[in-house]
Amino acid sequence: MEIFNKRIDSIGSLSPESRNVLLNAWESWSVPKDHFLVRENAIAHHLFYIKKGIARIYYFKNGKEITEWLALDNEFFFSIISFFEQKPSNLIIQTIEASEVMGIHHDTLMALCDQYHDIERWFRKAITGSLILSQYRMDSIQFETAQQRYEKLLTNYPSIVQRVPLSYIASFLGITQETLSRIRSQH
Amino acid sequence: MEIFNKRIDSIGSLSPESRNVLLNAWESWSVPKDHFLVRENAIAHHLFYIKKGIARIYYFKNGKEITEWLALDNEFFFSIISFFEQKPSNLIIQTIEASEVMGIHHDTLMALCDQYHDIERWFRKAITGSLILSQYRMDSIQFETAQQRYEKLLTNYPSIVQRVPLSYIASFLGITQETLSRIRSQH
DNA sequence: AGAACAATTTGATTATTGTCAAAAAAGATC
DNA sequence: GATCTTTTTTGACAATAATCAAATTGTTCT
Repeated sequence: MEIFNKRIDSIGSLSPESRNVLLNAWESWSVPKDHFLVRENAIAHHLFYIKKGIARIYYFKNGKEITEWLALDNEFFFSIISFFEQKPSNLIIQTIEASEVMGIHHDTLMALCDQYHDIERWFRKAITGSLILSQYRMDSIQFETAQQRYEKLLTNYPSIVQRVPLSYIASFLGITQETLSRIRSQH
Repeated sequence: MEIFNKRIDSIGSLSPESRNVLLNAWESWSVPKDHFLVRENAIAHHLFYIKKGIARIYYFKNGKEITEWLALDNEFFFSIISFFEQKPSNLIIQTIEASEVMGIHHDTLMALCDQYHDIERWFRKAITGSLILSQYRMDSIQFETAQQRYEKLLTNYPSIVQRVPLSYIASFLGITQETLSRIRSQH
């Protein structure tokens, strides 16, 4: 619970009342491995935070699963387009380990944004953070080789290799699993 | 001016007062071709809107210019990381045609966000739009061939080919100019 | 128009990654 | 522990795009 509060605070400051209201708006779940947090063609009702475990965000393209994101411990994650536009999307979110997940409902968050100006600002800053991350990732995909991207991933998330199947990591990096296997075999 | 107001309104609704205040906070400039809107290692003070003309957002990587974005008529654009974090960045913004540009200063916008809750909400929605666009672009880069990306660009911005040098388009698409020239030669 | 410069195209070659197929290794089940 | 299943690795080959170099075309300026 401590780390979660710190993560919330690190995004932006809130008045004691707003902070309290926001913190209490989150639900908590303990879910098993392979549990669906968002199903295919469903509307994403929640913005999630993963306290412990791993969630995989993926979709099907030409019959193949494409992993778009892997959320490890203490990260926020959500199905961006479905959540904001409240329409069904082909993005699926599923745990790949038994996980402890927190979530805030879209309508709850929007109501809080309406009611408290500083929560609106906090959320604006949270989205800004996502946008910046998205920019960095785009540059990485466009201008780095598969090998460089893999090495960067190893540096940033050393535990990912032990915990996530190779095929998921490969499609997250935008390469085939054969290519990743070959990168890996040369140390 | 009409189109600009409509673009503002399309992002999110505002009270008459807030709308008025926001609209009046923008400055207008007529700038020649090759004019710098943000120089290298400078802080991006403005969020821009291009009324007429084209702006190119680019940076240097290993001595080569990489075009990250091309903003055509009636688009918002800015140096995301520098603007939000108010720190120098290697992103350069430069017009490539004589252009009419509008801009709002970071401090002005932040002050308005502080003062008016609905402007804060408007801005939150604007950023959300950027984030969604960024997601789409990432998928495009990761999972489409250079040819597909070029054809999509032609469909969405048919005038871009007449107005933007090939080398800029190529690096925007994440390919070399030779590759683009070859794609182009086969219709 | 002609010179000087910039932008684009073409050619030959190399590097990277994808595709398809099969083998090997690791994990799960009874 | 032997069998079945899934995951990962390896191999051969094809496709895509990058690199380097040169030729061609287009633009600008006097």
